[in-house]
Amino acid sequence: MSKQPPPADCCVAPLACAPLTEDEAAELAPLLKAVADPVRLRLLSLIACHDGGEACVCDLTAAFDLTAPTISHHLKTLRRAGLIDSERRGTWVYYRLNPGVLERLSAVLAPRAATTR
Amino acid sequence: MSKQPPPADCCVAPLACAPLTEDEAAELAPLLKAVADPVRLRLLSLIACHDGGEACVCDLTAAFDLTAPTISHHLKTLRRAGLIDSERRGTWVYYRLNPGVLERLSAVLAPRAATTR
DNA sequence: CTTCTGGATAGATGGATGTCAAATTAGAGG
DNA sequence: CCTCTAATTTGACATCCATCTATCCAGAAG
Repeated sequence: MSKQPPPADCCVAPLACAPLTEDEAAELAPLLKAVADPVRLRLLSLIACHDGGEACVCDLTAAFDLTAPTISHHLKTLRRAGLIDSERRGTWVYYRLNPGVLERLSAVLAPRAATTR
Repeated sequence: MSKQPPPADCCVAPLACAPLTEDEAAELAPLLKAVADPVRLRLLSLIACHDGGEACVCDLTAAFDLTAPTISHHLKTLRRAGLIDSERRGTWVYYRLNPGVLERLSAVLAPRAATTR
């Protein structure tokens, strides 16, 4: 924990600004890996686009030709990466996007400092 | 090829705009997968930051504690994903970023239509 | 308490992936 | 032609990962 990342409020150090350190790369890669799957991409999109910004697992499962455990596994992967959060309300569990994480990834991949402009 | 993607000039259909179709997700995932590796992230960054926007393989290999074949393998992965291009000049091979692809990924992950804000 | 349903976990399996050592190709220069 | 160096390819190996079936946990409602 000695080396803390850049402030993160301004330039999130896009890839093309300065060479990524080994630590930065090691921190970013798992995030991107969580996103780098067609099912999880669609899950993120479905959650983000759903009414109220949240979606029930049953809604999500219905959108795929996959078994419920598989969807549950992907949701867990996204949650452990910090991309989504879950909340149980009665019988159902709702997922919503954790804002900021996706934006950070977007900023890192942007050709230049992209948060503004 | 019946369903063509959105114009791509304006809104590149970020994830949160409309639910990603199965085809869109299937096309984006391999791109992200190519980026979702700490070594490849640093390779991209090193190439992007290098003088003239290009870097020789020997320069890249020197930046890692990995063997030359391993770096070559990662470069091939990036090249097949369309993220970089290579050019041989004499004995050396130079890699440069293929602009646009990274921008597209960045735009897709952006919270909203981010190209034009 | 019992039962039903939504969702998660456990375990198994086939396929993808990162890494290396060894062999191969491509120029450059005797 | 021979040799040296830069880079890639090949083949092997260990690990990871997406998916499934079977099982388990948590509320809700009888």
